[in-house]
Amino acid sequence: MSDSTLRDEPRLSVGQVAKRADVAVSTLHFYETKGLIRSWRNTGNQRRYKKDVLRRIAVIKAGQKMGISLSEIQETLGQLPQSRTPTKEDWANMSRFWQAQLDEKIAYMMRVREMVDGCIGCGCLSMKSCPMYNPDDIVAKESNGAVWLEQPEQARAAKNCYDKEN
Amino acid sequence: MSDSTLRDEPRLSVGQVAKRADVAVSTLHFYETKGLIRSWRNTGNQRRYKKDVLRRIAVIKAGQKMGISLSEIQETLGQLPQSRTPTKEDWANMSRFWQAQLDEKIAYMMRVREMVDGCIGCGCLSMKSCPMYNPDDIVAKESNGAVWLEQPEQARAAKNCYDKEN
DNA sequence: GCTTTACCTAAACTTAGGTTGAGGTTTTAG
DNA sequence: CTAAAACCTCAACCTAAGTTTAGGTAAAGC
Repeated sequence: MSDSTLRDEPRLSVGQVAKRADVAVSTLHFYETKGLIRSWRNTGNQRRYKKDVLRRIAVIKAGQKMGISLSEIQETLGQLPQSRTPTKEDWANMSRFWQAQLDEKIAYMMRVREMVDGCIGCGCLSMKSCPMYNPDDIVAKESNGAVWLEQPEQARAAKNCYDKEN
Repeated sequence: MSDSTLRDEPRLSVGQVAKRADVAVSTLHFYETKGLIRSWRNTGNQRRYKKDVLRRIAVIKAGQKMGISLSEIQETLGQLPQSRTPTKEDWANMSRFWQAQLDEKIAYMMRVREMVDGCIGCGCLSMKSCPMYNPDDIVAKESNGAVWLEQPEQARAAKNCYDKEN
């Protein structure tokens, strides 16, 4: 069955795929080297694709829109048994997984936004005591880690910018 | 006054700046080639920085946290008269400018999220008719531009994924 | 005064996500 | 049958934001 499927299906050339998926031919070659898509060769050594490559490319593009790197996309796609065409179920799983990352990114940006917002009010970037301006002096001294914005409460703290010296 | 200021101010070496700003020395060299910061040389050709370089680096880092590219940061910093130290006012202006971009990015990601959300429900990525799955067939045929998600209503449209064929 | 540390420049290297070009083969249209 | 269009591989190139390395100079500590 799987063999006859392979034989019977109409195959697409690289140019046709490129056109229908709206990517460059070179991109398809590139994706293939990265193991994101797969092709078979005809007798003249030209690539032939199963139609489901379009689905995979769509998944890749969707992932990229979400800011997911190709290697992460590859991992996710790679979890499908044997480079199978993603089904409705697969897609639902992938999108749920990616959505979590998307949520994180959005949350992160909102924390940044909040922080900037707080700092516009007090103009504290020019002050020694601002946590945004001078993370070293403040963050280090209060020994709460090197990286700002990793935790929501730090963004909230930034709202209380104060202006001790300078 | 400005001249005496230059003479009298204590100057920082590249190592001191690197340590206080928590960046690598090579990064400071790099920023200098990009025109983001500025240095003077001592008699032995070593870099000496005015203390306000720390402010500029803080601004650069803040911008980067917001996902602003160095060249955009450079443009914004470059609008300050003569590489001046950013003041409270300058910072407020910059952050307002960047905040707008941040808002756009957040809005964009929320649109992506909404779209993915809608598409989880219907599993339409596997269908020919899904606008997310097959932007060419849909977007092109309805001639509403090449780029998805640029407009909010497109994300809303994605919620109505339908499943005509396949 | 000597040794170690810090600093200098210039160029090459890194990762991600591709694009471009050269030189050669296959397929398709007339 | 022939010419054009499409395809092939491999290698080099591109941007961003730096880092690393090599070979050499300056400054600081004892």
